[in-house]
Amino acid sequence: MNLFSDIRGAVVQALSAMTQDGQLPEGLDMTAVSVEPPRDPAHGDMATNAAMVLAKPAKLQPRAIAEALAARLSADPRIALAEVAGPGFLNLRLSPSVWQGVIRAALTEGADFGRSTLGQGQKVNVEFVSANPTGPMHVGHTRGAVFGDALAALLDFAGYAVTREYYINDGGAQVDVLARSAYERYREANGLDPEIREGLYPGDYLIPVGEALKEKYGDTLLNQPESVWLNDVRDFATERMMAMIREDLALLNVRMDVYSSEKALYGTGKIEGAIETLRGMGMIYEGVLEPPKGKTPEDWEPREQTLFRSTAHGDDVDRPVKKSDGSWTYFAPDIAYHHDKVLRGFDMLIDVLGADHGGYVKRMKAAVAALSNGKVPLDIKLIQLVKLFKNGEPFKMSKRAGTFVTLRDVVEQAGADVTRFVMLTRKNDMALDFDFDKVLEQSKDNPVFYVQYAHARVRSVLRKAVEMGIAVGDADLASADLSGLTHPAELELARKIAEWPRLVEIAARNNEPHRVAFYLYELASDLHGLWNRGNEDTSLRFLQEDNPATSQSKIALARAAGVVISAGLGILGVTPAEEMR
RNA sequence: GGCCCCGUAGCUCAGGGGAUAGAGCGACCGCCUCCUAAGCGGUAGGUCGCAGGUUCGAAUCCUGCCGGGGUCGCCA
Repeated sequence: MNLFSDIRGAVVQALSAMTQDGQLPEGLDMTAVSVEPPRDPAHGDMATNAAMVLAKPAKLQPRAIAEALAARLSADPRIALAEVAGPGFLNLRLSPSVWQGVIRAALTEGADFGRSTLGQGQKVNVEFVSANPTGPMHVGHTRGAVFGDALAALLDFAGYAVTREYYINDGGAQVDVLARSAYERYREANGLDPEIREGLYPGDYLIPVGEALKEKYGDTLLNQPESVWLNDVRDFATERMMAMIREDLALLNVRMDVYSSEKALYGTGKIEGAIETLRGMGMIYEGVLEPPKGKTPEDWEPREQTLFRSTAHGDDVDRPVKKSDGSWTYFAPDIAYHHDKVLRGFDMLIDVLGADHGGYVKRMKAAVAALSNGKVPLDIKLIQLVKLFKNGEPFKMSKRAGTFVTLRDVVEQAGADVTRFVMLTRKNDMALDFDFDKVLEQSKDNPVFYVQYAHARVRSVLRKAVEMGIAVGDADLASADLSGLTHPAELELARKIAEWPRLVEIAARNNEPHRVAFYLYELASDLHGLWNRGNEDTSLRFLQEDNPATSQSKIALARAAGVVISAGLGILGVTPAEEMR
């Protein structure tokens, strides 16, 4: 149930009726007609801009349309009052039974309240994390992992068929570096001094890989040329790195549906196929690039190379797909990979990347536009940095010795729930400050705690109600008499609950899971506010001594809020707390 | 220099065509003999970076500047 789309439906229907009666001209475009919560609650429960939007095409005064619309809508039993205001807004006051209906819907639909059909079952692929398999995941990856996972859950809730996917960059030069680094650790495991030369990965995490290599190969790889061991060691090490990454993701409760390998694209002809497909469209050619505008690199020299005509789809320059030694650039297999995603039938693609990959956006969009004939949209979400703090002081990581703050460090200190929530309380393209002390603070100043506490309070009310012998099953509450819920503070909470389905659709349309976090904070705030009103005015307490019927209606309201908090936290991947300890 | 992102209250940030621009923190003023204080109620605080433009209406869309960050052929 989505109250806003219901009322919008009533508005559009009334407008259609006005058209039939000749009050409005035929063929008006209604898409711009919106029904929204007004900024100022004094303006009513909902407001529509219909009269202002239609005034010009209908060649009528906005207020005249609004008056006529108001007259029609007043006949709707759900609408208690419709009044024209300002430049032509139509403010609607809904009857109390509407809010009672919302509470019943939340209790009846439970975890599915707010679920939308917006996506209409379209297949969406969300590619995220995609960290190189050369070491443990660090803080930056953590934010991308949390964002991608929550976005996927949000889109699922909004009616899309979502696939969570990880692209393993196991085909480039960096995994050779990994292999050489692991080989040195293998030598170390055999009692030799490792030579961790400049450019190799120095981290301790490769020591167990070296030992495992010794276990598998004994000393047979010692004193052998690289050509003998490189492939085996590379495969072995990347497999170990991926196992480690999967464990890291599991710590954050992130689960992928599909792992795709870059390396697996080689030798299948998929890269050649994708490139030839583009060549057939005239999108691939041999040519010489202009030097970058402005500052020309020192070592720049004109060179003929194989180029992708990304400028045809809005990029600034065409992009090379082959290196000078004839091998593919990173871009080529990535084109093939995205081609593969298109061929697998996805209606929409989303890539979640670090902000340092911003320069990559236009060419990848160009490639997908070309390969799908413009039919499959690709949205690329860039994730900004996470700056770590401890007690207000920047948290320094020592780059020396290859140690950096890992995902595991963060989760072990802050916990998965806190890490996830905090990382989702900022828009993806804003830098995020993460203070280890502040995020663990148990006070209302900490949004994580604040929302968790709201849910715990609802659970607490339910537990106490049971002790009082009140039936508090969702079915019991849904069938309770809710007509006593008329106090402004109670209606405000109901109003906020009614906004949930609308919020889900807005967040999903924009691929912005942070909106869920902010909404939950507001909902928690309304619940806490109502709770606190009980200090002054005992008639507002959820539990009323010696009045089970009234208690039941108030508990229904609290429980409805709890249902939404639980569902929202579910999308964010955060466990709703039963109690605070 | 080209491209991308950011610039909103003292601070951290929401809002991304609608009405008088919001929240939290901080500041200031009140409030626990008691029934829900890991607190609560209230007040002050803004040229939405600047300047043009589009629109009935711009913090929001467009253009140009200013400031901060990222990125810039054979790394991924």
